Amino acid sequence: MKEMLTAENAVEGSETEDFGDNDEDEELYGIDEQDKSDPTSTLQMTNTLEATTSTNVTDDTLFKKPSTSSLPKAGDANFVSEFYNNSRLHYLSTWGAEFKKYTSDIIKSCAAKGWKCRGTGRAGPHGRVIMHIDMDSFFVSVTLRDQPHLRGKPIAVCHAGKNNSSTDQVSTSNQQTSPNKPSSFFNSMSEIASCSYEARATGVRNGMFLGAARKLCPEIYCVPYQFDQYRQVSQSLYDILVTYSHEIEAVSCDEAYIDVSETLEEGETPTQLAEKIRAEIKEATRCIASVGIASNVLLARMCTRVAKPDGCYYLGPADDINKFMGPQKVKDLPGVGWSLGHKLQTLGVETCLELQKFSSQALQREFGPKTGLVLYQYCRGIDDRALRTERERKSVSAEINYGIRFTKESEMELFINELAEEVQKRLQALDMKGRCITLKMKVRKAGAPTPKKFMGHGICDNIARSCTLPTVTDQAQVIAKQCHALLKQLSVTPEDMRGMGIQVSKLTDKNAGTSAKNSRSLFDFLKPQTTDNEVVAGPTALDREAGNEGENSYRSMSESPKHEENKLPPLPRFSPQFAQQTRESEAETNLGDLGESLYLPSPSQIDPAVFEALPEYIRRSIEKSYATRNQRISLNRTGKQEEEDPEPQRLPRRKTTKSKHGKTASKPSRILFEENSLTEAAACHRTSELLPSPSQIDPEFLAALPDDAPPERSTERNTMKFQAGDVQKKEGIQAITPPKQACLGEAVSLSEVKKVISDWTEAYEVPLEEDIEVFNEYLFQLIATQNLEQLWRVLKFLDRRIEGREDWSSVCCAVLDHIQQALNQKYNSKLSVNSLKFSNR
DNA sequence: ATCCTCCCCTAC
DNA sequence: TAAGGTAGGGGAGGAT
Ligand SMILES: Nc1ccn([C@H]2C[C@H](O)[C@@H](COP(=O)(O)OP(=O)(O)OP(=O)(O)O)O2)c(=O)n1
Ligand SMILES: [Mg+2]
Ligand SMILES: [Mg+2]
Repeated sequence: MKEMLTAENAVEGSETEDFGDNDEDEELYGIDEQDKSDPTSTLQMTNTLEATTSTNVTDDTLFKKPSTSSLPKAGDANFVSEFYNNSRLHYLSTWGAEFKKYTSDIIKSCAAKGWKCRGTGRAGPHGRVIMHIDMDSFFVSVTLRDQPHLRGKPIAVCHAGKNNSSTDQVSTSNQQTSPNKPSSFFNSMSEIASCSYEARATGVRNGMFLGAARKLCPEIYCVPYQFDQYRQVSQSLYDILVTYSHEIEAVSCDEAYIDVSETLEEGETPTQLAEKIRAEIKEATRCIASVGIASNVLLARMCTRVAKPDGCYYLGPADDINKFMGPQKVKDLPGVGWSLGHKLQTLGVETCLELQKFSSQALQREFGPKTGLVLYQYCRGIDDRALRTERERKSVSAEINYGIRFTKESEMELFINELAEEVQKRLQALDMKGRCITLKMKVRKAGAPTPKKFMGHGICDNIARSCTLPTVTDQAQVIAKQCHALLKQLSVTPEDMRGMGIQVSKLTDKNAGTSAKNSRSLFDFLKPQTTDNEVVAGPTALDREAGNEGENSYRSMSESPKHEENKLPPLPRFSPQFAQQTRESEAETNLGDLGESLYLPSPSQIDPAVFEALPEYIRRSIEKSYATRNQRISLNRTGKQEEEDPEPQRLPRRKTTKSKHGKTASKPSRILFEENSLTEAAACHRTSELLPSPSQIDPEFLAALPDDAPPERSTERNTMKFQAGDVQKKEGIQAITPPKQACLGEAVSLSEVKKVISDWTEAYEVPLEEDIEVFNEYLFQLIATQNLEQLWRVLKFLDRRIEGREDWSSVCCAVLDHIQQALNQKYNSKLSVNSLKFSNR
């Protein structure tokens, strides 16, 4: 299926030279030249354009500037928008994100209104029922709605091929077979976005180059893109799906999972429901969807393959999952693409049954803990993923790797400006800002020939470099400025530039402005619970309007692009019902936060030298004050960006990566075949696990102490060791003598405190003095309650949040000084703060 | 052990 | 000609 496409892409995208591709390149180029010399319309067009242009342009460098219909170079007037307007992949990404937001907003909206979004009740007699709905050859189907005469023929949607097909009045079959095809006919590098099932029967696949497809199917007929219509059909699709379940994961504009476990009515089978949905989609869109149904996401996905085209397939509880999965190709498993598939192939693994022969340990050893486990489970049809109904955005980017041909530095900079504008637009549309800026570029690989594809990027190295700003931003100017600096560091020959992109990450929470919220004080953040009145207040006001409440309130929350008449939530199959939505959302928020990651006990309550009992990495940071200072001077080099030249560091790493992915890595090690040899590693782990919890601490602790420790304390430390062990074993003791806890507002646990700090540092460009006092007080409480572990973690977290922010850093430095004094007084020692960036400015 | 950063990989 | 984007998962390897 898509493997071929993937493979081709991977080949060119990867850094490896190899494959006879280069030869092909040469050939293609020869051919292209011929084409140009051929007095066809193309050449004439070009000439005409140039002629027209040259009238008003005398400068030679501007000679090619005014390309109206062609799209070289970035400098051209509407290059970026022109490109995006014609980029299917851009639309695909954009729409995917839009529909994820659309479904997610509906869920929120309904929750706010007390609609039942997630059944409290049990699943029906069929257990968990997941449906995967996917439109059949989506782009093609949309076009075929109004071109019924093309049905049953091999059709492809792509940019090129108009000469051969659409322009012509000639029947489809004529042109292909005619021998006078220019050889460029089979060399078109235009990508097929979608092809009909008739075309697939010949081996053509989505993503293939048109030329390659024509070799398989010379009579393939090309139709142009109709982006507006795709978008409309997608909207209709989602409007329908949302009606059947609110437990919905949008995958792309033509594809989603829905959990219908509780949607099924009495006596209704999953297949019946699926057919009903299919019929409704067909009715509304005149396009066909296929549906896979099973008890988990993976199996539903696999079932869709069986179902297509124009069908549905249900793998029920009674069916034999092993029998179903066994014959499946591993490359058809989600997540197995060209790279993984190839590795597996060299292991002789082609089907899931063959993959099942490997132990989980072996697979994890070979592919990593996550990937290994997933492979182990997937090939058995096991998949415990929940539907991802909403997720937080982590980055926003814009990149263009097509049509990039520069000759001057300034052109690159101007293009960066354009990309930065694009990113600003996208950030602002999302109401987000970020502080990490990454410049990505594709650079012609040394020795790489001219790209096969017209204006394509060809064989490239991928280069990326990032920097972190003091404060978040969404400003194109700021972003561009940083990228200019990054670009300079990299010194790329303009002629070799083949693609550029800008990504912004470390995004702020949507609701946290920078300085806009100066009216809020830290004390507001100290009461996290109360802030959620938006959900209640907003709809309440709107709801007063009689029966329209649902629609109104929904619209107010949804930004989903134009769709006028959505008959929203009142799900035919769901009745309104009050739920403890507030609870749920809070719970989820907390979970999503960091709540789970604080497994740490608080070993802090022991008296004299508690901190000696802390884990090594913390204890190591506590040293005699003078010693600390000396060390700090010598180690002072924490600064990460400006001065140091990362190039030498990075190059070797890149090299290893290259060789690894290029060829060597595709050959897996033999480990996989040594099935039962996990004993050694496991034994190691067990040994350490047998020790009491602080096991990691002792050895290095003892070893390290004598060296830098002042004489008078060595005894004390030895004593401490025993106390430490003691403490760990008897946690109960701590509970018996509950000391007062330190708290920052209402925040007590580490995750709560982090949340407060996070909000606080986001909201203020410069901290308020009163807030600093509150915070300072909290830190002193931590010392008083001897919770030095928490103290350290809080400082580390704060450090990360204010990285690069001068105002914050200086203030925090002052706070830290106080803290150090207090510690010095109480423990006769200080924290080693070498790793705190704000203290090393 | 766990985190962070820099990538590669995957999917549509 | 041709429109090779984009976000997240996760592995590798260094820092803590
Ligand atoms: N390499 C690709 C893959 C897909 N698409 C676009 C065109 C497809 O129509 C749409 C949906 O992708 P699918 O994987 O669902 O493929 P189709 O819908 O075309 O076919 P089917 O789902 O029947 O296999 O995404 C694309 O532009 N380029
Ligand atoms: Mg599809
Ligand atoms: Mg799809």
